[in-house]
Amino acid sequence: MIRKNADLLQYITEKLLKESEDTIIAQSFSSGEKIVDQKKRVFSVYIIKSGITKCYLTEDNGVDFIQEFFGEGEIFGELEAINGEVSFCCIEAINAVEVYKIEASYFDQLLEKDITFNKHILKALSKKLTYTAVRHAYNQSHTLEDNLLRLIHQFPTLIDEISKQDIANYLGITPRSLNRVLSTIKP
Amino acid sequence: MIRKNADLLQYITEKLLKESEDTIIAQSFSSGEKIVDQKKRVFSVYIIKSGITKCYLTEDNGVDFIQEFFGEGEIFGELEAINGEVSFCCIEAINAVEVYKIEASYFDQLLEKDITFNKHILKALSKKLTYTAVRHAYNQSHTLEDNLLRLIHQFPTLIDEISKQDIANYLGITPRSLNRVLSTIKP
DNA sequence: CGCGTAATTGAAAAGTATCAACACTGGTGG
DNA sequence: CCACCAGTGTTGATACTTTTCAATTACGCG
Repeated sequence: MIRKNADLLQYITEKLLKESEDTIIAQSFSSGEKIVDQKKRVFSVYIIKSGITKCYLTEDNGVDFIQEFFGEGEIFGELEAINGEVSFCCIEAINAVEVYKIEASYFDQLLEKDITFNKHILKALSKKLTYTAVRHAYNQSHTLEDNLLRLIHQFPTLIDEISKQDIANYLGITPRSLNRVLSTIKP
Repeated sequence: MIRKNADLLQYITEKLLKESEDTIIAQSFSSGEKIVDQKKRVFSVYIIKSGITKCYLTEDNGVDFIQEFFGEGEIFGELEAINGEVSFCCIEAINAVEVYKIEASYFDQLLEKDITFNKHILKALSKKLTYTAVRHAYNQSHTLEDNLLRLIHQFPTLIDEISKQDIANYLGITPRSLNRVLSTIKP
């Protein structure tokens, strides 16, 4: 499912209007570009203005696993800014993507001085955590068919927007299995 | 794996000494008791002083899936306090458990007024999220044998402390499969 | 048209669940 | 002291699900 965070996007947009400094800058990426790379240091926090990215890990055995698809208002790089570790996942643009980029040091300042911003981040983190936990519990406890039906129900147009390979990587299965199950539930 | 958070426990312990009010109170639970129930409102935030709890979801098909085992210093109930939703999981004592209990309203106050506490929570959330994401990516991308070896490597005494059924629920498999794989890697 | 990428499919192999039967353990009461 | 019981763990046989792998088709674009 493609995650969104309208509240955060609105807050950042308004914030940008008030502070005309260059602490928050816009940046563009085209399809296939990596915005954040795995196991590298991250110096900025990003909030998506438009477009879709995938957040995925490449495992030691070469398998890609997609954590989430990020849409408008979703934030990334914040985990690395908060705990100072290298990124554990890779963020890649799926189509044309525009982001707001915040320097990590300024992000820290905002967390300390702007209570509303702080609350937005706390909420964003807790929503991400809830979503991740619930999704994985469902994934592990249900059949492939249930998982696919749930995905289609939550986001009917996903199959048109995202490649089969990516959907398979999101569900943690092979494209072959995806096709087999799709053919059993479609007709 | 059993998660811990020494920093947070230390901070709360010190905080408790300074403020001798009844805003943070100690509470005990015995093995099998539910501390937080699924899909219920939560009015407090808990930090584990001693003992082990399991954090699990019961799915609509009756399957239990264990998210994490919580040890000393781990916090729960904070997600519900932050976003105001009902609990999505159940917290149950595995052995004798002592916790510090913080009223949700006081927790909110602390977040606003105590910057250090706020940072502790931000770090706790981001660590939980990183851990959850990495674990599930690994789980979905590797064989059962790899998952089990990883678990044993991370926490060698787990099998002695926790029931087979719980370990199976943690890995998202049946006890039968757990036994089969155990017998292939042990001798 | 021809090329590269993505999508599709079949058949065999590997992995996992299901289910029922059996073993082990500690506690209880006759 | 033994029989019984409940909970937990173990195991084998079978059915089902998913992966693997290779071959084939479909599609977009210079």
